[in-house]
Amino acid sequence: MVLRHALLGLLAQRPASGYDLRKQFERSLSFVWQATPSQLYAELNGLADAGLISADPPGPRGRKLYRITQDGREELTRWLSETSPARGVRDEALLRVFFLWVLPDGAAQEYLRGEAARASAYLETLRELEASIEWDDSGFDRYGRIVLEHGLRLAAAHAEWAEWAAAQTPAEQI
Amino acid sequence: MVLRHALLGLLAQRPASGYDLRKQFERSLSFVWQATPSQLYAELNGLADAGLISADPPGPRGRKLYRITQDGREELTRWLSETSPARGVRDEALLRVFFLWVLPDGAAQEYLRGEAARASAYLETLRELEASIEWDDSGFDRYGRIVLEHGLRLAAAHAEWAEWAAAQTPAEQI
DNA sequence: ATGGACATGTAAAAAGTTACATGATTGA
DNA sequence: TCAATCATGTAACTTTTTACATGTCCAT
Repeated sequence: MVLRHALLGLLAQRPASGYDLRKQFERSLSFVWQATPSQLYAELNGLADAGLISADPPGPRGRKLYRITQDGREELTRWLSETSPARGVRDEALLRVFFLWVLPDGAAQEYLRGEAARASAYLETLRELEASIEWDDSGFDRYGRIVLEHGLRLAAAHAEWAEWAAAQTPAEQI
Repeated sequence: MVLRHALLGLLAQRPASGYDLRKQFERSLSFVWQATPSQLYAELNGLADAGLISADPPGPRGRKLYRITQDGREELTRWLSETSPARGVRDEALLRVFFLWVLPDGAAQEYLRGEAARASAYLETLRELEASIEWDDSGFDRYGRIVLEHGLRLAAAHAEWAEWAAAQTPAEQI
């Protein structure tokens, strides 16, 4: 039900086609929530069946413009204000750290340095993203910026942790 | 295939029953990877079928002690050294931030202050956990401590971000 | 005319969740 | 003796992933 409400949230700003939503998703929500195109199109049909969005008659290339309905807006608000977010963590990269002692000397350090490099590169990506967006004062942009700030802070903390962690591990024996 | 390798990693330390593994999981791995008991027991049977672990004949209360096999050790090492962790993010609490503009004044701030409080409480939980564990110099404990340090640093960063974010949002109109 | 972006899906398999089912042993 | 913990699962359902299928329109 999360993707469902995410799409509702995007459509609460303005009407859009599945394709539009897919692009918007990639540029924003996908940094905190992954979804595949097939999931997205399926969910749109589900949303329309439930009456939470309505579709204009198909235009060129079969494009369908979706609009949020009053029921949809109410459902979005209900979700935000009356339900709590699930808190399931699933971080495979971090899980692996528990098992790094299994590997020969040096490999753990290599893994952790790789994590640091990856986090630094991601941080750089986010900085470029921040600079490239023409932020406006819409609600979506104001809160999108807040989410981006989260990414910047957490990526920096993750990179620092990984450098620190690498320094705790044995170097390769020569 | 992640839970599979996680169980292999736990069994690489010492033999254990499904119940033992479940408890170990709760105390350590579950902070970065969730799994339900039914998943765990099913996976153990899969692992045994694949010859990666072997089960002793059932003891009292039907308890079965599992041991990692040579094939299992090789598979664990292969997984760690030859495959890359998946990087799919799914953070519902953060996703919701994108849509906070939908709510009336004050509600966004309330949500973000809740996030801050939750992160601080979690940080405290981790500190207590750190103090309560009798750390030894086993590989699992050495790297477990490194994972815990990640939790401490990231929870602190998350709490600080949430406080900052709350301060950016409009207060409730009276 | 044609390559790239536009545009929407289906089907099958894998993974994860939820609810339930069943019984044994131990310590107060 | 009886509550808590030990101990292992099954079944049904939902969600997610992966791979494929199909065709259109626009700019060069």
